[in-house]
Amino acid sequence: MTRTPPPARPPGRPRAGLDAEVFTATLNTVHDIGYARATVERIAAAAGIAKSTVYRRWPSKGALIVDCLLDAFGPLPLKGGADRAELMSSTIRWIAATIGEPGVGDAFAGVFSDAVSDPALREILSTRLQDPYRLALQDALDEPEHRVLFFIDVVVGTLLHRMGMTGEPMVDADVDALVAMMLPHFARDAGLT
Amino acid sequence: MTRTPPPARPPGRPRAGLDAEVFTATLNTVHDIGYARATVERIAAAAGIAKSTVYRRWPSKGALIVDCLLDAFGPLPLKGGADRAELMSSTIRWIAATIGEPGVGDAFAGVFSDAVSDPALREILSTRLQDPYRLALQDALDEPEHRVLFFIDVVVGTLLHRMGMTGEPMVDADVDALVAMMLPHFARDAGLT
DNA sequence: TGGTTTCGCTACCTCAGGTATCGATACCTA
DNA sequence: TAGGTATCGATACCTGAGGTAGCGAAACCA
Repeated sequence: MTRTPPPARPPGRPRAGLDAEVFTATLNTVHDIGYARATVERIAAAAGIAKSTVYRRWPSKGALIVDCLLDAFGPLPLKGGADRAELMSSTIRWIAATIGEPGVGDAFAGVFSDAVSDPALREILSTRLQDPYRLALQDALDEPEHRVLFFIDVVVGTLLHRMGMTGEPMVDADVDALVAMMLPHFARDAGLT
Repeated sequence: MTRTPPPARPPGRPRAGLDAEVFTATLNTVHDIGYARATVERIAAAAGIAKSTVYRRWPSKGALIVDCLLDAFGPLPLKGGADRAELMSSTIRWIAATIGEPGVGDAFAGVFSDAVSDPALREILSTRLQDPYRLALQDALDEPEHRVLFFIDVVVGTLLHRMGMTGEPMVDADVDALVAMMLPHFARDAGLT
């Protein structure tokens, strides 16, 4: 096999490593001027590329934001040797901390809002963003799908509601309260649904 | 005093009882075609009035939706003789049931989404919609402001997240789980923040 | 009956998402 | 080194929604 692997890189000009720069430009722009005013044209300008280039790489603004969020969150951080309670607690704090990073919370709340009346975007959000973390949590916590979905609804919903109503991420004391409220409900030895 | 009270009704053509019809048309339109496609022009057409009439009565689409939600929710239902747990439980179920009414959840999620990147609308949402219920709850539950705000974040955030991600209101079984999770945390005899 | 106010209609403006085209440019391969 | 290929940048354009302005008509009150 002297040939390069078939699906390695398509011929022609390779896509430069621009995605990372676009993600950075997206979060910066959203953080600076808010989600609605962060138009694709402005994001492209901040990244030093053309608007048409953005639409060549992502089918819509929502898809760009979702990929941007995937990049910001990265894989679910799983510490070895942690019990269920520690795992849930660290997961909640990880989500809260990431949403608190500049631009991330605004972008998340914004794309979530758009998805409310855009079924196609809702599909993207559900499939590309929520499902991977949901599956990882089902596995890590050994919980059925509906309980993990409920877990995500409570954590993400609460954090986004605070972000949306106040414009600021939830403070640590309230994240502590969220953890304190949720852990007993999901404890293995407690009466559950 | 044979004169009518001064601020009773201004002279000229009185505003007919159109608000209620507009609210109905708004919820119907949002329920039928979703929040984003429910343009002011379509809502006005459904109500049988002109778009300019809507903008004479409400300064923006968001303000219309907020008033519409206020009309849909009405005053916080307070049963006499209920203890704290019953009060919290019935409040959670009342919010869930109202959000589950046709159009209400979509309208709520939609206007909330718009508010994320519109500080003026966020102010309207916070002042006209959240504050009255927050104050009523502070009084009824005898809780400080920050804990009632946390309560609202969890309840409304969770319900809207489910609505936004699935397009359907939360089923009763999950509302039950929400109540079961929250009551112990807010119980008077438990360790609290 | 006349004054006051609101209504309906229409035309218009701004701006954002998204599409199409075309010449320029960078990469890969022969 | 030369040529083919695919991407990029720039620009112009379309659609649709929020919101504004102006004017004549209709309804209400005195």
